[in-house]
Parts: sequence; C-alpha cells; structure tokens
Amino acid sequence: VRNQPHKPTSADIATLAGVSRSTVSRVINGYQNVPEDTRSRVMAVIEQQGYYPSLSGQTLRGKRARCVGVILGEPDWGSTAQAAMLYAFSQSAQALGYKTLTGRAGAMGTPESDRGVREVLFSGCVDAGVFLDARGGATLIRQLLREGLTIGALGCAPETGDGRLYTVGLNHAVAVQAAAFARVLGHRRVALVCDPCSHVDAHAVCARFQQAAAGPAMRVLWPETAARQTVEMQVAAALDALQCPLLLVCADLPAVFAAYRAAYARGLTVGADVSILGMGLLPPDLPLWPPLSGFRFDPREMVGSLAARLIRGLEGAADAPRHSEIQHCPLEGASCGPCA
Amino acid sequence: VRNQPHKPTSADIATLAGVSRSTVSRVINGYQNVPEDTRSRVMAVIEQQGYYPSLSGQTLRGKRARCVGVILGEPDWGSTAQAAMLYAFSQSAQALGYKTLTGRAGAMGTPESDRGVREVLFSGCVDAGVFLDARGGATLIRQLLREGLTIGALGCAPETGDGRLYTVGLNHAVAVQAAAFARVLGHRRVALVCDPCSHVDAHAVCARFQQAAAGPAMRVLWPETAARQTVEMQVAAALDALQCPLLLVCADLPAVFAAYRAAYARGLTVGADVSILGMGLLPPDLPLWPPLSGFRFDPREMVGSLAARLIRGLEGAADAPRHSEIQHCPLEGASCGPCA
DNA sequence: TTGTAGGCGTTATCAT
DNA sequence: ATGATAACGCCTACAA
Repeated sequence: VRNQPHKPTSADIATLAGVSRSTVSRVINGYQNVPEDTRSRVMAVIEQQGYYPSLSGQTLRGKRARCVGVILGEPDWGSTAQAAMLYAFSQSAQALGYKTLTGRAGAMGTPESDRGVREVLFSGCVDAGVFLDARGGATLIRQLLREGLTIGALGCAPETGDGRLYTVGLNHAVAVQAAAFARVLGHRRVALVCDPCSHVDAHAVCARFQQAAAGPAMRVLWPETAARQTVEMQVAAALDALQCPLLLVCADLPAVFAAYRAAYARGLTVGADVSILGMGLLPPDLPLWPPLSGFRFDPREMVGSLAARLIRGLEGAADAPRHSEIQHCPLEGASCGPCA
Repeated sequence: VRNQPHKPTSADIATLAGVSRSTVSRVINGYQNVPEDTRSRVMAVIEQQGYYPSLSGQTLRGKRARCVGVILGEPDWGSTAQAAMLYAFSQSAQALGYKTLTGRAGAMGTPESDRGVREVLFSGCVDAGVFLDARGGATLIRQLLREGLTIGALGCAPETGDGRLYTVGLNHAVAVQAAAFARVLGHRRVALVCDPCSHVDAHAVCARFQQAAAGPAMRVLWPETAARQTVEMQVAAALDALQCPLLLVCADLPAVFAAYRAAYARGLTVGADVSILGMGLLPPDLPLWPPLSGFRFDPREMVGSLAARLIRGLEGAADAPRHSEIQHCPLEGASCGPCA
C-alpha cells in the first residue's frame, strides 16, 4: 500500500524475534522442523506487530497467489445477472480461501478487450482466470489454454480432452419437463421468450423446448427474429399473434419481467388469460404476483460449482471434473394455470 | 500465473529487441527520452511476444498497483444490494483504469474478520481499501486510517479533518419531501418499513421522516421493535394495527417487496387500499405492478461517486472531496394514490 | 541516449 | 535447527 508509514517486513519480525528471515518464513508457512518455543516467540512478534506477508513478494518468488482473475462481460448486458454471479463467485472463492482480482471488461473479441483480459491474467498475481460471460471469447480462451493457463468459463462449450478448462451448464432436460407440464395443463398456444443477451444455455433450452413440445396438439411460437429483438418486443409480438389464453415460456429473468409487465399493461390476468412459465437461471423469492411457476436453476449453485472445481484443480487434485451440469428445481407458483 | 510454460519478462524483450532491460522499462512507462525508432522496435517485440509487465514486480518495486481492495459485508445480509454495489464499484474502477481485489469477508468486528481485511489491504498490491458495508467496522477503519491507509466506506460517518477517508451519503432531505408528498395526498395513517440489515442511511431517513411528518394530521407508526423484525413482520404488524386506507413508506428494496407481497396476499389493491411509497436506494425498472411511486437514490451513482473521488485522491489530486451526498429523483408510479 | 547496479519482500537451497 | 545467499521481475539513480 502506498503512503504507508512502514509496513513491517519479515526482516523486522526477524530482528525483533532474534532470528533470521528464513526462520520467520518457515513459521509463516508452517514448516515442521521448527521447535515450538521458537515458533511461538516468532508468532508473538508477528501478532504484536500486525505483520502480513506481502503478496507481491510471495508471488514474485513463485508461490501460489491463491487468487483468481475474474473477467466480466459486456457492461450493459444483463447487469443484474452478472452482478449476482460476480458476487456469488467472490463468495465461493473466499470460502475456499481464494481472493478475486477483477479487471477491465469489454466486448469480447476486440483487441482492446483481449488486452484488458491479458493485463489481468498475466499480472503475475493470479492462478487462473474465470470468464463470467464467455460468449464471443472462444478464440481467446483456446489461445489462453494453449498458453498454459487454467480457465473457468460460463456459457462456453466444454473442452474435450484433458485441457484445463472448467465449465458448467444447465441440464437441458428441464425443457422436456416444462413441455410436459404445459401439455398436462392443456396449453395449445405457446410462445418462447428469451433475452438475446442471455446465457447461451437459455437459447439451447428454448430450442429443446420447441423440439419437445411442437406437434399437432401444441403450437409453439419462436420466431427467428427473436434473437435480435428485446424481450418487450418478443412478448408484444406473441400477445398480438396468439389468442388468449396463451402461455409465455420465459427462459431468463428479463423475459419473466417483460411478460408480467406486458400482462399488467394490457389488463390481462396472469395465470388465467396469460400463463407465465419460468424456465432457466432465476433468483429465488422474486417479488412477483402471482408467484412464478416453472423450473429454476440457481445462479449461485452454478458459479459455486465452477469455483469449487476450478480451485480443487488449482490445488492439485487431478480428479476435479472439468464440466458439470446443474439441476433444476420446481417453482410452486400460480402464474401458470390450466388452459380454460 | 502458475503452470505457465514461460511468460516473457522484460529481459526477454530486451534481448530480442537488442536493448537493455532499462530501455524496455522506459518504453513501458512512457519515458520521453527514448527515440521513436527504438521505442517502436521495442513495442513491436512486446506485441509480438505478448508481454505484460508483472504486477508483483512493479508493486514490489514501489509502483502504484492501480488496484483497490474491496471488503464485502456479512454474506447473508442484503446480498442483492451488495452484489449490485460490488459490480457497480468494479465497473466504475475499471472505467478509471483500476482493478479490484476482493478478499475474505465476514462479520465486522471479530478478530477473524480483521485478519481477513488486513490480509487483503496489506497484500502489497492494493493502493486503498473500500468497505461496501462499514457497519460495525468504525474501530477497525479508524485504526487503518491511523496506519496510513486510504479508505472508502459506505454506511460510515464522514471523518472530520484531512484524513484519507472517503464517504458518501444520501441526502436526508428526501424524507421531508416524502412527508410533504404524503401530506398532500391526504394520508393520515402511515407506517415506516425498513430492513434491519439495511444501509445506515435508511434508518436515518426513516427517523427524519418521522420527525417531519408526525403531527396531529398524520399518525406515523415506527415501532422500536422494527430494528429486530423482518420486513415481512413489520408490514404485517402495520396492516394489523392501522385501518385501510393506509400508507407504507418503504426505505429499501426488501421493504418494497414485502409491502407488495403482503398487499397481494391479503387481497388489498395497491394504490387504493394500501399505498406504497419507496424512499431510498432502489434500482430502476422494478417489475412491480402498479409501478412504484416515491423517491429513489441510484446505487450505481453512490458507488460511482465513491470510486471516482477515491481514485482521484489516489492519483494525487488534493481537492477530491472526502464526502459527497447523492440526490434523489422522483419515481412516477401509481402505487401511492390519494387517500380516499 | 543508453547501460549498469541495487533493492523492493519473499522463499528454496545449501551450508552450518 | 538455523542462518546466509540467490533469485523472482521490475524500476530508477547514476554512470557512461
């Protein structure tokens, strides 16, 4: 830290404890071959002086930094979701004794963004890098892996082989279950809604739903144009195209919000005129009325799994799975009723 | 980064460019006295080799790290609000060219938490520390200031004198305006709701509202017990104690959510039977129906102001204000109607 | 204009 | 069991 009067160093501790710097280091790092009385004498001085080893010194010397670099995605995109992930990742890493270093973000794929990423990952005080939104970064990530880095990524296809890429995905079977749910309730007119900026798995789950649900008994609306339209436009288009009662299947949080807003704005009753089904990464306890029905994945579980496996891998465990799929759980709401 | 084949150092660049390490350093740091052809030759090698200076080496040598340590508050408390602040702070800092290092958090005031804080701030690769929830940490912060650190803090009284403590607060005048608003609409029965875990300013604003509004024309309910009760309990108590129509003044997001939920659950019409007025740190575009009325402060503006002044101070500007007060703006909703 | 040398705080190696 | 030493990558005062 700059401007600091004098932060004690291991040399200060050594002098005060009447030992050498090596012995202080041995105490800090818990070496076995240091007798109890020496150890306690040194520790006393450390406590009393408020000494903390310098991370710069340690990493320079080649020690593990116990720190993960975090790369955020496009700032304007899904800021709520990304904020939750950043926070959850920091918490998970902290619980495992790791710090996180967050650096410059930007639109993936531009030279400027690549520079920002490398500035963080090559800073020398980071053991691995995590991309909270890897879309558009596949080339960069492969490059970094070739250069020997350990990487974690959200929204990125898992690597085959023994690479050091850790990934996590949603169990796509949720789409089959959601389609069955809609069928049992008798819905015949269904529209899929998904933010263009959403996690890649959201789009995959939509595709899977369409495949599982489409048939003579059910018409599923999911226009090509959805990938370029805001959720508000998608919802409006669905309400214009389909007759009530209809079902909106929302694959992410912005879609859910847009569906509720549009229903209220048009004076439609949620759960009767318009049914809303959530299916994707959704936080618990949304302040919606009526409460949301559907199937949700927990964002915290997702990043928690990534953090845990990545750090286990960093600690040397060879058996940390490179990829995991998280499971959904039902949301017992009232936003999706039987089709009148 | 560990396990990396060979990250090029300034010595490698020097050899390849046919100059000495000092010249490479001069190029990196933009010294003036290096001729253009030398500079471009060195830069070419740097680009081609993908060289990035080691942060550890730089900070060890005494250079500014351009990195701010971020201390989170209690994990379980107000996680949504805190996630938003962490994300917003990282973004603001990044925009100013600073990284953020997030380390172990914990209940402030315990020895274990102090250790975690110091581990981050004394790591040697941090120019300042920011507490996103300084409640309970006043002693520690004063201690750190005495030790010469630069600190930013949310929810902490500003320091008088020329200390290096940067703070930010809400303009309490919002309470006066909210009280006037309630009076104009003719409300006579009012209850204040505020999460016990909320930002300190939320409680202060509540107190100010009570002071500004209480009188023969208006009864303001804000029991002592509120500080120990969940927002759900506070809302329920208010609805039981006061006759409809009544006004719930909500000083934070959990309070707003609880108010809407309770109204719906009891079959009361928001804006008629129950009016809801938001007054505090609230995100924009909440998916509430009817939309929220009230006065909101922007969380991003708050941390943005803190980040900007703190970093200006770190950059050597003597005139960066130590404290700032952010202003509220109206929320044009329909959740607070005239009292029938 | 450029190179040389010393040191920032730490730890691994070697010698005692 | 402990101390001396070198090295990690970088910056800067000084010398050329």
